[in-house]
Amino acid sequence: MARKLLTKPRKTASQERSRATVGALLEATARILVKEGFDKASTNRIAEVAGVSVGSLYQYFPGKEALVAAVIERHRQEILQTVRSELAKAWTLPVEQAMRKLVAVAVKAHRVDPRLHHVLTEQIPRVGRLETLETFGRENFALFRTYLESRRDELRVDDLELASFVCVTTIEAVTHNAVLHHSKLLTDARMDALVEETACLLIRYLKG
Amino acid sequence: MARKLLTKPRKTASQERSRATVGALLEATARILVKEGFDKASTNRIAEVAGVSVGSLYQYFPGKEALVAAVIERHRQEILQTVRSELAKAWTLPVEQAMRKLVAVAVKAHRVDPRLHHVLTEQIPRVGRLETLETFGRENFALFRTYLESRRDELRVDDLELASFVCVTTIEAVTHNAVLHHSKLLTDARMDALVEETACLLIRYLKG
DNA sequence: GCAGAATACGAGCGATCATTCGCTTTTGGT
DNA sequence: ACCAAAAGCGAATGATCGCTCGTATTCTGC
Repeated sequence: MARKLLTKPRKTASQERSRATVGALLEATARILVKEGFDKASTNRIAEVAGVSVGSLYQYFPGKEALVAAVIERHRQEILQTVRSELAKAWTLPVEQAMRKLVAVAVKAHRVDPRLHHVLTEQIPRVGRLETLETFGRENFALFRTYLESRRDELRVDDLELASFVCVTTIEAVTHNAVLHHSKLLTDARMDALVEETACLLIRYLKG
Repeated sequence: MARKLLTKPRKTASQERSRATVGALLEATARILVKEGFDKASTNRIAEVAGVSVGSLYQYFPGKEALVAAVIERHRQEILQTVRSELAKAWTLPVEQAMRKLVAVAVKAHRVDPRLHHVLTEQIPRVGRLETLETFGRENFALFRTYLESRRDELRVDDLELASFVCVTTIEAVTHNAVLHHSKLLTDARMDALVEETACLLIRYLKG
């Protein structure tokens, strides 16, 4: 019973050195995903790039999937951290400003390590624990809906469930596509135009 | 030189029997992709399900990737066939009607074998020849832009490149999400509401 | 009904990969 | 300085997979 925990702690890293190892592994995984793609990211290769042995890898991660999941979670946290405060601000803004803010924030979120985001969303098969990204979408949906309800009387639309679905999907898709597939066409100024245009789309839809 | 073609025709199926084999292989591949997922779709398993030997598989397909690519292409053609005529109609319609038509057609397209579409878009790593789906998007973009130009004087927007990008991305994302992730919430009547709502979003954006 | 072409077969090869385990090295407390 | 725990190591294992090739079966034209 307790044996399991003694022979296979599998994850707890108490000393400095081991925490560095875990960090190196995550770093190496992200690097390989970006520079060589998902299918080149074998556990042996990851360990090699991290300057660590395969055995050490399996001391802290129960398997390859968990390692990739950890990279995803780390990326998710980075996005949340750069975005949370700005999202809080938007909460009390009137619809026009809130939409601009929201789109701008979405762009910012996608610009946190875009190449990693690209691999994470388009190259990794979303199976098992690797579908964490969908949870992300749900959260956004719930938040957006709550905001719309708080501004119900300003709005033209009446089915807020439907409106939230349309809006959230649109924001995500436009920013995702813009940053990850058309980054060359959209540097700085162009990107501002895109934000304005998308916000305009949403505002005209939500308000009279 | 000609030897290559004699020893490894790799693809041309002249007799009835072989055409049936190719069909069975495509069918089996699609079935496995849907019911067991991409990573369970090994060449041996595909051949087994198709009731064919692995050797036969490699007589008509140079490799696993080509087989999957063929399934993708087949799916693409099915969509095109069920959609082409309706798209042609939309070409001459005024903006309001055209947008409704476009969204409705997009929904229809996504409803052609949704489960296969789901696997194709979300489970298959888009690398090598497997990124054919992006070409699809480009075509839609070009077509939509041309349409907007033909109606330029009716429109509120001036940067048609930008507007096309926003609109096409929105249509694709909303319909995709609706059909593939929320199919239970959106049966028939609900779906009609979604189409109307999305069309409304686009119309209000494009026109004053 | 026969010859040669087309088709089908499937055991097996080589490569890759995730994962294990017995062992060594390092660390921290005493 | 010493020892037990923690961390690290990497060759070896077993499983899977894509793919080949020599052989057997079926078809087609004559």
